[in-house]
Amino acid sequence: MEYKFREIEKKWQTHWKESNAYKVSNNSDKPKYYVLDMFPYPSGAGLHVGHPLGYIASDIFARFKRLKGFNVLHPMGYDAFGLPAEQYAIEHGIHPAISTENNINNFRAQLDKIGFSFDWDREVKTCDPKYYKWTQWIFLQLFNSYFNRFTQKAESISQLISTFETEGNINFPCPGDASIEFEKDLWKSFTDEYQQEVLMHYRLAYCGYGEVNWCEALGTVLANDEVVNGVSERGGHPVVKKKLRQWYLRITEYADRLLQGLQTVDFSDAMKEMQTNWIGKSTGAEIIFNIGNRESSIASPLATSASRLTIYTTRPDTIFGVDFMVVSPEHELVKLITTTEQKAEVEKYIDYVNSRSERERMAEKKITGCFTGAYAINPFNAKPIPVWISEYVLAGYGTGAIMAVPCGDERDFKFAKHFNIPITNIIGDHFNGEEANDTKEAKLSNSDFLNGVVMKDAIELVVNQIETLGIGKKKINYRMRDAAFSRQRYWGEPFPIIWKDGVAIPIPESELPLQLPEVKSYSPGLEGEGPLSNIHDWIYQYEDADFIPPSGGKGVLETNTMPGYAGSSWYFLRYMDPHNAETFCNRKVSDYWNQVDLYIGGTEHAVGHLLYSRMWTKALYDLGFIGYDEPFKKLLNQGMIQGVSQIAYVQKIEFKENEKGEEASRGESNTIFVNGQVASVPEAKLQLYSSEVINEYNKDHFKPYNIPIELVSLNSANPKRNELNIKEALKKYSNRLNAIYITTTGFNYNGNWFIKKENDWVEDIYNEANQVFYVESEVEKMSKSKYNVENPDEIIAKYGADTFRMYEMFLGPVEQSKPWDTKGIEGVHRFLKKLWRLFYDEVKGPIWTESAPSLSERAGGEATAEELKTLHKTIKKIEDDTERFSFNTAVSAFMVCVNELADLKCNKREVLEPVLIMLVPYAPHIAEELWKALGNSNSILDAAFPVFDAKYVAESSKEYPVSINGKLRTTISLDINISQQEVEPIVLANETVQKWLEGKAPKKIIFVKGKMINVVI
RNA sequence: GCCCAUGUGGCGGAAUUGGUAGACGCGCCAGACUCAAAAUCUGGUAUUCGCAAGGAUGUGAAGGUUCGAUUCCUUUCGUGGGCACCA
Repeated sequence: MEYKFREIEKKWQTHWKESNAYKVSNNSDKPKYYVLDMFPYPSGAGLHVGHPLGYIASDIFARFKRLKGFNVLHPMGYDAFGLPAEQYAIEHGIHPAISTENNINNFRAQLDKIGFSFDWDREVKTCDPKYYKWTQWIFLQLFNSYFNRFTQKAESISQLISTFETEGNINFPCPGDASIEFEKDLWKSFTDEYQQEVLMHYRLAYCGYGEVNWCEALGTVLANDEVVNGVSERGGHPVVKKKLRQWYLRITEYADRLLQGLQTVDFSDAMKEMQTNWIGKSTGAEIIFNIGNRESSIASPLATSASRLTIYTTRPDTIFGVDFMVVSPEHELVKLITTTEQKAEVEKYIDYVNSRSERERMAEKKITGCFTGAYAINPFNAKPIPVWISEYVLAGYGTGAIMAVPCGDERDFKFAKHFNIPITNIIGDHFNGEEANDTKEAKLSNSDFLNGVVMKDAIELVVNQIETLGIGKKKINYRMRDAAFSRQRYWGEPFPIIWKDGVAIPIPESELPLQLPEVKSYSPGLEGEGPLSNIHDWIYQYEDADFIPPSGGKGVLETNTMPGYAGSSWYFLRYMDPHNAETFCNRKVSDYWNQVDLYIGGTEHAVGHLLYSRMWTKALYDLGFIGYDEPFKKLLNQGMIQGVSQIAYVQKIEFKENEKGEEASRGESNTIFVNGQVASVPEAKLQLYSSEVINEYNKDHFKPYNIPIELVSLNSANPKRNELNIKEALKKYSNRLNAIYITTTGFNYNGNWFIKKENDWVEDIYNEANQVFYVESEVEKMSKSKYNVENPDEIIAKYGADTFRMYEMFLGPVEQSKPWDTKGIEGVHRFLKKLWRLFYDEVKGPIWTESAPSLSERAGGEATAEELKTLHKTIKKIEDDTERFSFNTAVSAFMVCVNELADLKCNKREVLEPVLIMLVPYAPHIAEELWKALGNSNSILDAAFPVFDAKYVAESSKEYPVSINGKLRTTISLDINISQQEVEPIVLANETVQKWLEGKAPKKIIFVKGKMINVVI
């Protein structure tokens, strides 16, 4: 009888499905346990080997908890709205709902093959109207709430309105615009429209204006990762910033609670740190500087708010060390203060900055900036300070302006050096003139009334002085910004909002879900509006509804849709009560399941999804809909399984203006460079450079181009010299890879090689075999767009799901990222076959015996005590390793166990059966098969995890390592209970120790019981 | 640039709390079985000196703390992830 995994796995997968083995009840006497995987996005590429890593880990843990007697909720569903489906629709004319459904079916089929214990009755899909009805409903709750800073929680906006009617907003400063202040009478005098505008500044879900990446040529808004070097990734068209009306979530109001909540959850320190940094709470001061001019220390007589510059600093103590100011180039003051002489230069600089993404700006090493010609007046000593603009100051953070203190801040220091701005030293010896020193411990000098004060004490003095003088105030600042919550897209949740005369009117709950309309085209509307704006029947459908005031203009539906994270911010609640049509999740049910006990997913969600879902949970808690305000009790971050990409190069497209002011591009010319020489080629074709060529040029002019891995023969000795099969590329990927392939010696055009002969490029049919196009391997994220995806199906077909599951775990710690590699999968498969052979002999058939192992050496022989020792050692190890998510070492422990049992020729049912139970979480199919073969009638899924008994593993002696000065020299076998006093003479008598002592007495003998002995000479 | 993680044999990795570095698996070498192959089994396998016994070196690099450091500290280099519209 051999191990026929294909038959076995199919049999049990069918059986478990038919017997509803994974159905989970919301009523149980058992303790509950909730294991959740991060929502997958069902991409068209299907499941790759990276996805299941986390799912297998969570499945192992869920099954383990079930064996331990818990009622385990372990659901799966799909985060099904998203950009790729919409892009696919634009390109292929297939409705996103259809392609998404296909992708989901494909995902499901792949997941089913791996043997997961998901309760599929609880599947949720964010694009299902039955689901997004509740996403819209929660949005309305956020829309109808504000954050009460006294109670530190979300409360109803109607309460706020009554507060305004009785006391104005004196005690409730406006979070959206601090300048809005009114008393009750003034409030009552406001028009309805203005009252609504004011309320919008309070709502947790609100509408405002924000910048997007606008691509005129594509007529659409682009995601950050669709913009590369200031041009669109597709087509290479210019991209500019454009201000659009946008929805936001007022997550900043929750900043403090999001920080505090981190102390109550079991996330890794790294994760907590990332979230803390993202929130970026800092304490400092806002200081107002008047704009003056160089000669006069007196502010311009025309001083108005437009000639005052407010900066934010965390180091007000350095106020006398300010040598220049830096304002973000998009700051509204820039236009007003720039002098005529500097105007041209400033505008040129702003154009440069506009062409750059935020990330590029932050990552830029090169120091760039431009003087505005204006001076700010230091309010403490009336010193005029030059005002510069630079890309390193971002508009969205603080006030978008900083005071630069070169002696205390490295970036300011480099800026000052680069532009030859004189540096004032206020920290005496602590500043060496070579680099900035950000100490807070120095005594201040050159600092007027602060001279001699230690910096950290000066902070408070300055803040007090600023407040007394009325030129600023103490300010707590957050790096975190409100979350942009709208997308100019089709494939997302529509907002249940109608606009009429500039007022946002929520659609009544009874009208939900507000369904997406059918559309014929997914192209965007005018001026960056979403595709929905083209569907007139749809956007005007509520024009005459009775909840719309009859007078005024037309009521029109919001045409933006919600972003991907809307549906995933609360899905863990829907799994608990997925079919409820009355509410998003019954309160009794959410009280029963409570928090997610174990949440598994990648660190790439560290700040986005995890912060948003934490905020939604807090809001739902504040409003009384659920009973806890942190969604995830424990978070386990799975590493990424990376793909190995194959990289060729193309020239970067760089836009330059020619003399006529038109945009000209390089990188798509009709000349190519081969070995320092120029060849003429048709312009339209993609020009791919061999990786070998690139090493001879400046790499900055090229960017990587991913080649499908199946076209490449790998060179294991040198990963920079993998060979591309050009013929296959032209055949299989004719659209994408119909390119001119350029190597160091020639180029390939339409499948033919050309090399230089005499003075011309000639077709070379004789020398073809010598022409090789090299691509290099690079480890990066596995993704369809990088053509490096490895699919689990083939592996499962070859080795089976149990092998696949164990192999993915055996690769290494789940938290660690590693490139996918199938080396070693044979070993895991061999292990399962070896396990099988403890039960079945190929010729003899079943070989397990009913004879019981015994501790008594006389009766059963020594082997049986050994068998029990192996078993219980394994029980302890598997239990410990599984509890601490060390699945790779657990797999090793199974291997060790089976190796030992095979050596002992142990076929005893009493030993083997517990091993099978322990194996269920890891390899459920083979475990069930052998369990049933042993004659059990119930399913092994519901067996009880074996109980460890220390008496079977007790040792009477230990082989102690003996080190001399920390280096291992020998070992001595000693009684387990021996004391230091007893040890010393034995050690000193040891031959090896005597040899090293050379007759001298040791300085010290260190004895750590149960661990080691170290003799210090 | 900033934040986080990570670096150990030919390869994936182990060493859980500062205590025998390299468990387990792959690969490789040798052997058994076989007409042969597959499968399976046995032994070996960090580097280096040595016939051996036994030494020396060794956890990205350089320092430090310690009787003892892969583990703690400082500096530094490489790689991966995130940086707000991919999900």
